[in-house]
Amino acid sequence: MPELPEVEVVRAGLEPAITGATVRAVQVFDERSLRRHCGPAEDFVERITGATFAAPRRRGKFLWAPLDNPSRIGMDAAALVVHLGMSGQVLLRVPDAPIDRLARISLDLDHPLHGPLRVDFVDQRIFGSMAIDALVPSDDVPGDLVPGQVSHIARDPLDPAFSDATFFARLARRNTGVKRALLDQTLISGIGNIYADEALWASRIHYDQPTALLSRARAKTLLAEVRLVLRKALAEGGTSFDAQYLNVNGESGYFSHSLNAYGQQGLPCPRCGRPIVREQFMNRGSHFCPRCQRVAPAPATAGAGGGAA
DNA sequence: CCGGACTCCTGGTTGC
DNA sequence: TGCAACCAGGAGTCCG
Repeated sequence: MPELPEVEVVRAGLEPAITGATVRAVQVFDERSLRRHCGPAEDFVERITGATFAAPRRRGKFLWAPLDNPSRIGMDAAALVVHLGMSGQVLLRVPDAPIDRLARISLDLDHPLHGPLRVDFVDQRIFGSMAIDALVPSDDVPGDLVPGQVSHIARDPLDPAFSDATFFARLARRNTGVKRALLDQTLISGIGNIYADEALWASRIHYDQPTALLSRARAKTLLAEVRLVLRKALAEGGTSFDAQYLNVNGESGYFSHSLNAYGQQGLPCPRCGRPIVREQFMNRGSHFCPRCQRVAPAPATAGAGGGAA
């Protein structure tokens, strides 16, 4: 489902197309896609019509395009915020292209260099959303602005301002399972079920390993593997299983061919050959190798804490 | 702080 | 063949 790599592919695809473009008109086909906009659909339409976009940004799975001219709608700093949820897509279309059956919102843009363009927000399950939101100062980098509804989201591990030290400290203080921690967007953002399972497999860590019992070395390995899998997926254009995730041009990514654990239940572990197992955890599937990934026992009393190898 | 249950939601798949 | 039950899970909220 759209996680950091998929959202970044969308952001990068959007950047040359919408930066500097002005919204000429907007159609809201389903108001449920505005659930994160505080105000009725009319308010959204009013605020976005005439807006000009700056270069789109991203934090974790949230994407936003700051507005160049917020004072026009009586705001100091604002952005169009997009979250893809489970099935959201942002598609670039020529102005007279047919409207997708599942399109929820459609923006008619005019770009000073490229001319007219349509941006369609397509979302089967309507867990995603668009909203106009005020930008507020981020709590760690002076001068950095972030939408209010994103301000509680931690920086993602590909963000240059992500603090490894802060992450390790907060992780160690948690009293929970490691996968739960990876999926907690207020601790580290951008990771969803697919990349959590992949990073844990690569790190040989069981999903329910207590964070408090994870050695610093293992935590470092985990963060390194998280970055590795996110970068690799990004380079391959994201993970697509079907038409659920597409880039702005409607194309699939290729990372599904590189999965080692997610969705591989019953298939041999690429490392040891033992079948990958799928278990229900946190109301979702967790995929892991029962041989490579075991819960490391608590250090007995004065033992040098070693992980399972 | 923690974790579980529940909510939002629909198309594709499975099962009878 | 038809229809219903089931499944996918990001993120927020509520509750014990």
